[in-house]
Amino acid sequence: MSIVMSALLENLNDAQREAVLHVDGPLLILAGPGSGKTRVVTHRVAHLLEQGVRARQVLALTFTNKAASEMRNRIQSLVPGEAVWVSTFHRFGARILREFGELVGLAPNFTIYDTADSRQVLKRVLEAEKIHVMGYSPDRIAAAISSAKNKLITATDYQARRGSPLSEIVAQVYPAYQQRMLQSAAVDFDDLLMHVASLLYHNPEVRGQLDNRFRYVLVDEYQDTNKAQYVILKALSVDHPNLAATGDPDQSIYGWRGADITNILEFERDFPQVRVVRLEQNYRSTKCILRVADQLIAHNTRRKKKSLFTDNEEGRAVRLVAYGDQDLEAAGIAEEIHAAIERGERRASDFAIFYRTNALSRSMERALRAAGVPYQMVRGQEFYGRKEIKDVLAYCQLANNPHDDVAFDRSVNSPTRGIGKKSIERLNLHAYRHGTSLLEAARQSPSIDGLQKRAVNALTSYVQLIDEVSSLATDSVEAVIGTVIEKSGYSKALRESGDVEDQSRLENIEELLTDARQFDEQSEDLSDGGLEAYLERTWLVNETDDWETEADKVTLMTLHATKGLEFPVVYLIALEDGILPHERSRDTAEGLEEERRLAFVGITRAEDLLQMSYVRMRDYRGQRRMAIPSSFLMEMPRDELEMVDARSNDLDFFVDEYDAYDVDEPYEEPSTQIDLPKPATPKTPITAHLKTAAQLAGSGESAQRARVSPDEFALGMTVVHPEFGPGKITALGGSGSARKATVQFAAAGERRFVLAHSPLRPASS
DNA sequence: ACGAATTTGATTTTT
DNA sequence: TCAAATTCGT
Repeated sequence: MSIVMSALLENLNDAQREAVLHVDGPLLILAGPGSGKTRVVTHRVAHLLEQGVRARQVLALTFTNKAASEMRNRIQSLVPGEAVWVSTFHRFGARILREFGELVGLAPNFTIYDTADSRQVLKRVLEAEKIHVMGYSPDRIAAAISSAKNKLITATDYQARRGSPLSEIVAQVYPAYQQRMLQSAAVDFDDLLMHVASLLYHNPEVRGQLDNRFRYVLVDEYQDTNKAQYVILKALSVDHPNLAATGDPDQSIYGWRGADITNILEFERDFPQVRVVRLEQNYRSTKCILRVADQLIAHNTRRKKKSLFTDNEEGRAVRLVAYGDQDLEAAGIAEEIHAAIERGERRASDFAIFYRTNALSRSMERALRAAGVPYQMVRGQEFYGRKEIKDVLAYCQLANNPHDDVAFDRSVNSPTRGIGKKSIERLNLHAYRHGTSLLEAARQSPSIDGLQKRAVNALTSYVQLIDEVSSLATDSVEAVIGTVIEKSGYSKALRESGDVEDQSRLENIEELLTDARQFDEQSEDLSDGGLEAYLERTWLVNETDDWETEADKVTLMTLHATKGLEFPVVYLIALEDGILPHERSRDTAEGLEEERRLAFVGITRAEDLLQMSYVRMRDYRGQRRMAIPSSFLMEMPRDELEMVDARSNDLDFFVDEYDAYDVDEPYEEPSTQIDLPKPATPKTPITAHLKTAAQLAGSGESAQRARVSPDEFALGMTVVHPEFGPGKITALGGSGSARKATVQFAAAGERRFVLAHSPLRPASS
């Protein structure tokens, strides 16, 4: 055994070693959280190279850019100088389509539309085709198309299902949308996979060629693959079935994007000779944390049972804290972090705060800033998604792909140059009639009827600018963007604007220039630069890649972004019903299980300390409402949790609050709403003079109402509500703390209440 | 045609 | 709450 190889096998347990040493044939690595999966995969790659496999024959596919660069770096440090191709699925798709896209009718200079751009296309198609959307939002329709694409149902294959109005709309829109995309030489994110899958399916020789090129294919997070990705992987593993999939069904959290958990659950059926390796020893978390995670995930039915264990220490108990509201939650956590740093116990980078949705980060940010704790938020799409950046890039996009109508739309009149709605309408009509692109129509603008002279002039010089930019396309990207910024008048318009916002826009544009320069410098060595490559990066790479792992800052991120990461101390906030089992996911068994996995992923990121928290009152969309602790909390081992009520030290609160709520009942908004008066609006002037809940609390009235037992209410009884005034009970149900009433108010219409939590009182008392 | 002002309306997660 | 869409005034 060579020295290099024995070094590779050092400090590996038996299962890990088995996976690392596996060379030919399919391999499935079922890797629990913290089981050293990345280490195994990267070591296996090193081992393959050691066995004489050429670096070019190895393809490693990941889901996110973050994961790709992590793996690339770690392979790099194990076997310096070896150029293994590590890529996200989408980048891989783009690369294949640049090479073979013409086989599916796609020009090699195609544009990749982000969600906003493709939504724009969809809206235009809906308009142009005069399709009755019957109340379905473009988002909803887009989601349906996306889900079809993820299942590899093409526009021509799509069949409307009887009794589904949405599917009938999709049956009309999808083909038109797809045609429009192809006309614009554009693809959306889903196309990057679907086109490749269909390409491989319809072109056996290309499939064979690629299968041969990529002898050893590795997939990370296999549980998150959808049908399209699955087909791609299988197509690359026919003649050389050396597919190594790594994954964990318990960490499948992308079902909403078409991920099909059966891909991993049935891997063994798809590849009968597969070798299955289970990595069950956890090297990350304490025993306490692991037990909580394990018990929670045990409530899922669709999974492969794993027995997680660790030799790590017992550790401190997992904490569950109830805060009064989100600001108290945020301040409490911020102060705690601040104090720990002050005491010198921890560095800021030891801490991470996870939440379900991005919106939940606000109060947390505010509190951290107030406490003077440095933090960074990991959020996708920020930079390249900014309006000014997209505007500038649109010029480049159009120069690269003259058919790109979205880029034309975006850039033609920004900065404003006198081409208004009417002129655009004319252009659109002309383009539609002649079957040309908008840019082509603009070229012919002098001969288009009904265009104002001013508009024709503006269009002519605009077209000239685009042509000039095109001619620069072989120059450095910096030069191209510099030209756009100056000659389009974009920076001039911003400079001359008095708006402070525009000042920061200007700075962002300068940052873009810097970004382009860096790209030029980097690609000089790699020799795959150029405008198109730069644009592709802006489409497929988000800022998450630049997440400063080194910086000494607290990390804030959504649960979805946490996969593959670990932190000494983790705060999991807003564990509330409707937020962590998200209200849009909790109605189906699959949805609920996926939410549970999301919680599982979050919990298992923690090494030493884990604090979970929920609040009693949360401001949501401007409204303050009662929050109910997440049902997942009840599924965790009670005696493992150290429960803290941050406001009153009333440890029973959690139990009471939870038991009072009937989980099997559908969530009833009005019943749990605390009616804080809003400023008087014309609609409800009657509320204007009423007291706030806070005033009520202070005046002792609330104490009085608390004494009214739910059983004292009867059908037909007249009751009084502090905000809505008098009303009559029209329906009653349940008993004890689950007792609910429907009340018809004279002033506010019908409302429903959980009596134990409502401020209702019988009118007579 | 443009920008300001107002209204509305919609909200998960990401490539 | 906040951003997008629409209307309104210049």
